[in-house]
Amino acid sequence: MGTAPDASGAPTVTIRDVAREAGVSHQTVSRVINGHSAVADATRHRVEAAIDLLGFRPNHAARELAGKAARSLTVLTSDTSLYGAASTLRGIEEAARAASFAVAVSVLDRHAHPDRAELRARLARPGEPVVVIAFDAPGVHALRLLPADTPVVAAVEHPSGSEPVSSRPQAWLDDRLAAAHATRHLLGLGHRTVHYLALPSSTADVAQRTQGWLDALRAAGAPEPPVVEGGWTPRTGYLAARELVADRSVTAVLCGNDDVAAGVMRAAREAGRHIPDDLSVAGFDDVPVAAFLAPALTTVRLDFEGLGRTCFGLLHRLLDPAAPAPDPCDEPALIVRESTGPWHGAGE
Amino acid sequence: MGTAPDASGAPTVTIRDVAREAGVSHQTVSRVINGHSAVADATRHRVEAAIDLLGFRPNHAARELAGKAARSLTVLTSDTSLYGAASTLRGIEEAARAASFAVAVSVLDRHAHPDRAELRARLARPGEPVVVIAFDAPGVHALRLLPADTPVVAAVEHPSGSEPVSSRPQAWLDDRLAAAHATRHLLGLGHRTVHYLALPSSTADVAQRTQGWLDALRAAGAPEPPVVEGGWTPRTGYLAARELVADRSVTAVLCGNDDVAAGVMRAAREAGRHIPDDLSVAGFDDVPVAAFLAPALTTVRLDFEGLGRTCFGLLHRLLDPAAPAPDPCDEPALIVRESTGPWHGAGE
DNA sequence: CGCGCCCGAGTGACCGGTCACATAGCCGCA
DNA sequence: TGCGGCTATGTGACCGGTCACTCGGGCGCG
Repeated sequence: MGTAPDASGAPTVTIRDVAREAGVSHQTVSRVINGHSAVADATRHRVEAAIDLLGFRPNHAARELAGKAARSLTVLTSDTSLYGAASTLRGIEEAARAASFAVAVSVLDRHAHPDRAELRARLARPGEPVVVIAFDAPGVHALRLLPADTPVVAAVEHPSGSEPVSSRPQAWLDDRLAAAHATRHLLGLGHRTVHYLALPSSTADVAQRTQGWLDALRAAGAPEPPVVEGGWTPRTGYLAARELVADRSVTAVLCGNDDVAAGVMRAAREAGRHIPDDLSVAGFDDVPVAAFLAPALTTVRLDFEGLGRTCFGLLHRLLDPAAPAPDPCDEPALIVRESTGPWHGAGE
Repeated sequence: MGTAPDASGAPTVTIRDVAREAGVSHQTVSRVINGHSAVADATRHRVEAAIDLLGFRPNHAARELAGKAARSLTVLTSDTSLYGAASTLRGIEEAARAASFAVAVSVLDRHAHPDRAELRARLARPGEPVVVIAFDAPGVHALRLLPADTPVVAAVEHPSGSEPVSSRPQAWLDDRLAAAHATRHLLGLGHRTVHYLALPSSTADVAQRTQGWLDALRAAGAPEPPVVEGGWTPRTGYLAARELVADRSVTAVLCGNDDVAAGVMRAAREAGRHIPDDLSVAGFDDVPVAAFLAPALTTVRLDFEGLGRTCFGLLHRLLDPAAPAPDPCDEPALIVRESTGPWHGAGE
């Protein structure tokens, strides 16, 4: 009968089995499953019935081998446990699944940068489409090393002017605007200036958040304190902030993300400073716990899932120009909570 | 020359090109790339040189089509932004990459349970190996619906006695012990009893954390308050706890995870209760921000990455009995911080 | 010295799709 | 009525590996 049970017990049914069942040629079956138009309705229905009856499922490997593009992509990211990366991944997966693409994940080491060979090995086949979540240095580095023949889209902190990164499609959130929002909010509360505790920069360029912060400072004619470099985690925020919060002239701190802000708030408490009366703290991302911290964190909500969906959309269009244009992401939104408050001057 | 550049510009080099270059047959090349023993050293070296020279990379699709098992697996999980699931995924990916398996991710909707057909569609090919992160109902549901012929390993909250879930290999952390640890700690501080704010249960059975909590309560002869059902997020913890913390006889609350605990702590503050003097709160997981909350959260650290590695190891052995046994996970470890404190009775 | 065996290597079919091309039937139109 | 062209379908090769065989030659052994 041609459909002998294989080792796992499941009978493997091929298009030729379906063809025999429907009384047509295997090619006609191929046309039906690919939605080709030149098939008579009656024939199409017969084939579809046979497919249902036999429980036929096309074999991806065979299809790919025969030259059809595989509907799959690989996401290269450096740390899936960080909120931004995890949410972006979710967005990619969601959009990809809707377009019936399979999503593979490959996690980059935060410290050991892979070389070209390793990167190629992670990609399974040459030409495998890739989305790089390049918020940090390992991601940007990987983006740089990706072979020229791979279709690549990057989620970046900001569009880079430096080659060859800029030659590939990119998506980003308006971090500059987000930072400016938050900074203006703090200045509007009466703070003389705002200190900025930055995330590790992904490139040599000035980060967009830093830029937005400077934009707002300059627009207000406020002093520009030096940027403090931190990390991604609460711990690094805590460590970096201990010095900062000991300085009573620092009255408002903008943090690279909400996790860092949590660390900063702790350092502030330990230094005997009271938030927000005595010190204002704001973050970025609006992680789920932000609203429940003590005090609840003022932050800028960033649409990472939308960013992920956009990345997939861009990649899809790269592979198939007929694919629909991706929906735009939400604009960054300042969420004012309890961790920022008015400043009435040192004398108060 | 047989290696005409394809559309993307990359010349496709096959096993036969390598064979020609090395002056051997294509089968010998196949033997070399599969590490087959019956190849003379001189021949092997010649072939390897040809592979390097030509930059040959085996074609996965062809290999799979020809009957070789694909080194890939799919992770089915319901929410990659939750710490436990994200960390488990990381562990799986890490171990899988070390064994050169590709990892695909498919995210289950928290509310809409997929049917068999949808699940099959997510799996690309019949027989695709799967790891299900089944900490919650959608995961357990998916586990139940997976076709019998797919190799499946599940990361579960606890081993289930109910068929057919139990017939598949499973890995779990010792949640019962973890809960007992935390409960004993609280009872040891002088609390008359401990209230438990549970996660949504994944099955009809009594959850292991609930069980461990009851174990400790019973061993101490403490009263057994009813379990309060909550969710996974800070918000659900906050909402569920508002009633609980209004009751002054509640002096210690164990929360299903750290996120929930953060919500509970907020509800407690709003109710005018002071942690830990007035109310003790503990969680599970030890998320990165736990140590930086106000107050720093007492919690039980769980080795989710180890769990993920174990899951992969189990799956690997399922596919290839010669694969090495996975390393054991770390035991749950109680991390005492500031959110739990002694209770001296209502009179104090 | 002759036989059989094993090692190293080669040959051709096959996996399950797709593609390019061939072909039969039907229509309209000159 | 004959012919071109279109539509619906069939035929066979091919993608790049692997598998089951075949085959030749060197060696040990009786």
